[in-house]
Amino acid sequence: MLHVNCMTSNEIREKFLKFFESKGHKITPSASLVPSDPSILLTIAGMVPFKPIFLGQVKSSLKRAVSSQKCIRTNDIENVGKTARHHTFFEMLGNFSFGDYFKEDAIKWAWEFFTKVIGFPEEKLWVSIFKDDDESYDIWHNLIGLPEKKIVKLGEKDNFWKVGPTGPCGPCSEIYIDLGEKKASKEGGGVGVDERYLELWNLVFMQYNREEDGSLTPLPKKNIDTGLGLERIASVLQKVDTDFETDLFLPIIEFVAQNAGIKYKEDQKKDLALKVIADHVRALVFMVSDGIVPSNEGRGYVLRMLLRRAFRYGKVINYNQPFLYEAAPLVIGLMKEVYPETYNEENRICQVILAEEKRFQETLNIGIQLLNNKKEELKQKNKDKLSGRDAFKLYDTYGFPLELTRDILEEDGFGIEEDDFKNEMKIQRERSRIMRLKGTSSSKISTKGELSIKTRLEALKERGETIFLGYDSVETKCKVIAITKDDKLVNEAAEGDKCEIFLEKTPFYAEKGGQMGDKGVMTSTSNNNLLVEIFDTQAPIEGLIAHFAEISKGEIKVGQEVLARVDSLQRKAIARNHTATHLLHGALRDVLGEHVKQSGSEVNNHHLRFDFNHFAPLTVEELEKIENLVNEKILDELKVETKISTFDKAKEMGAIALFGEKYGEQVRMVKIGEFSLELCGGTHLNSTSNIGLFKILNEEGIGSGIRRIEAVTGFGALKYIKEKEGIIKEVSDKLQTIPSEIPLKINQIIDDANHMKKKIKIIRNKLAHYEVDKLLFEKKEIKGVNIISLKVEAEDNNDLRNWGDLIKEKIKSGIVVLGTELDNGKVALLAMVSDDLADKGYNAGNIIKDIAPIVGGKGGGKKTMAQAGGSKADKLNQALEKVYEII
RNA sequence: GGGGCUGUAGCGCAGUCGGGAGCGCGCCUCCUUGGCGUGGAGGAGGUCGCGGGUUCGAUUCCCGCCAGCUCCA
Repeated sequence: MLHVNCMTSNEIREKFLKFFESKGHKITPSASLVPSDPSILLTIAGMVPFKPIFLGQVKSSLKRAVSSQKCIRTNDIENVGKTARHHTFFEMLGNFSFGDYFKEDAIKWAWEFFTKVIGFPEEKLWVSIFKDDDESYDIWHNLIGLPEKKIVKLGEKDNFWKVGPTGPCGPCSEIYIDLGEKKASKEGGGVGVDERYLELWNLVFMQYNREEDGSLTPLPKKNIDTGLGLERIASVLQKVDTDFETDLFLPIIEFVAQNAGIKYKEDQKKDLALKVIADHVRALVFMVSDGIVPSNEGRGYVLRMLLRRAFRYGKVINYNQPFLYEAAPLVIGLMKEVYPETYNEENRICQVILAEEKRFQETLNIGIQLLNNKKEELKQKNKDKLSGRDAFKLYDTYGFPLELTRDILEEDGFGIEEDDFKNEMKIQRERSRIMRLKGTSSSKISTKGELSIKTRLEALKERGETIFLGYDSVETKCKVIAITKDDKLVNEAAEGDKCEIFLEKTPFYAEKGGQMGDKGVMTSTSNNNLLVEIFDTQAPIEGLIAHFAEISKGEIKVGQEVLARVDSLQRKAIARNHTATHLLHGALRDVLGEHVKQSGSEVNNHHLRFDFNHFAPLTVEELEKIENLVNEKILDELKVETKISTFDKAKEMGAIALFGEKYGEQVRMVKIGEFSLELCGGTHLNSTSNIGLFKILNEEGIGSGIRRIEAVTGFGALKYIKEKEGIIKEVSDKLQTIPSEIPLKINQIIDDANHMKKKIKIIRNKLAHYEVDKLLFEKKEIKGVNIISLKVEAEDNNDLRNWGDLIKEKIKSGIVVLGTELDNGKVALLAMVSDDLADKGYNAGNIIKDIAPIVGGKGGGKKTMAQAGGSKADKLNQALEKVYEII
């Protein structure tokens, strides 16, 4: 028995965060399950949101952080419910140091938290360290005073942490709790082997960088990353055998059991189902609340798989109807204090889950039908096993689970060729794996030229970043600090030269965040002898602004003062599109839901393009709603304000953040009334009213789950409308009507045309009846077979066939060959043979093949009917004569 | 990212070897009936997902795209 108080999981989480806050850590709320790092599917560990800081990809003033992070892992999904501690969704408590404190404090505080705050008896705690990490041993042994036998040395596999073959890595140290002899496995063994010692907390000491050649070099800034699984420690503190009996899971299990009319712990099979369902429902709720929706790929696929797995386990406890959506509110109730994002979206979460449950039922129904057909086949063919291929096709193409296939077949005593199935599965996996390897092999290598100029620019940046003044002004006097031409630093550039100019400060906006770079001019402040056209502005290195220039007049020198003037008309046009982009983003979230997130955008003076994630094409109604809402906000004359703040504060205020979380950094927010708040570095209008008009041009899919909207504003919208007006005018002029009457007139014309077509058809038919009688006089009889081979006036193949039908009907038994000249100068031929003659061996296809070459064509068909085309109209009669010869 | 399947009338679906676009339900008109339903007769409704290619000729074969379902990663 452990001498500790029974603590709720909420208390444990709270104590952990508060403890490390008291040690100077900043409590950072759990990041989304959708990581900002596009290379990973889901947040799988507590350190994932901090990865950019650990890897030095973003600068951050944050030194210490503590979090309780939502995580999803599915690699051991088969074990979930079968073991005490495997989960798909779990919470990871962790404290982090970014180049601040290291091993000593990390170990000291972990020990203090366990022994003082949690109250674990010291004698129950064991630790493991990496075998070569003497430092850690020293701290555990001498500073903490842990006896030698309780410090277990483990190898690289267990206690050396790394992200990949190269990059940051380091040893770790784990803390275990001795659960007592009762829990000891038969095989025995010590820490790291025997279940008796439960691994609770992993302390990672990130201190090396693994180089390409495999060697380890010490990191200049050493980091700490720790992970303590909440479910585990809760199970220990609540003195229960498995995580599923903690207050995190048990209420869910009991709820589901009660609804199913069963009791937990009465039937092992049913308990497994209850555990799996409880686990998966937690994952479903959190994934959906973070904006993931079921789909056939990526994280949406993971979500779908979890839901379908849970649904299938529902069958074990007699659920055949959707039920998971009913358990979701309970999960939300348990978690809403800590993760308000679940509570805020309760309705949507339940809807998404229910919809997917229904969809899966559909899939199952189709599969059952197909399988029943297969069963009939087996019976007829006297077989007792379904082929692996068929079972696989059912699974692969129709998503029908193998276990269900097995169950349904068993009802009638059939089996499956399991080995074949496994083989098909293996092939499928191989194929994916190979394609994956192919896809990642190509990577761009920068040329040496680029590198050298880049290093020089680095050096330039050391002297100071370019100060950007463009938020407030479009014109400034400033000093030229560098010029590059043909990738070389130069001191001056003369008339006709193309070069890049660097200034101390500039009003020119460099392309960033999808907004295009400014255009404009530079002139001399002292005389009229200089004119430089700036046709683009870019930031080759973060913080350094390059003006892409062409010298129209005079020469420009390093050190010279110039007047830099942005093309303000263009700037304004860009701003209209950029501010409109923010309104569009807001409107999309309003109309489609909070799951909509920007996944790219392009803003220039002509139009705006906005990419976002959404599961389905937008309906006409949705697009209209969105367009209307944006225009409503324009007419509301909303004030556009910018604010500089910290990332945390911005997040608190509900700002939409996009890429790379930069904790503690200064960020710029763009606020549009109460409608939109986004982190953004772009240039904007002062009031939405300046946008004028917002018009959506186009909506399309550009990838899995990603949609694109293109739109125009201001003069762009005007231009668009004028174009449309022009088209309308042209049409109405042609139709000799006014624009509002166009639809009516068009309908009339179409109706008339259809009517006439039908009339013509009828008239032609009537006419044909009379004509046919005349044609029958041309009938010849050869070898007792009625033959008619004639040229007729027919419009197309269809018409020709009608002629043929009529003649054939009249002569009952015989051969009919018809030819006609088409409008385009080509000829069409038709041959028909009555059924009785076809049975005797006459073949329309052969006849047509014989005569078609005469008119320079080819053809073919069936025994009773064949068609051909040709180009030599003058030979048509000759071809028709030939028919009489070949019979 | 890769594979399999699907896209044909309002809905559910057939369509063989490349050569007349069909079935069921629904809809409209008439008859049957006191009325509804039922039964009978007749009728309307189609860019065969879109765009290329091959072919004398493509719903059918090939390529690309779009949309949906599904499996693998």
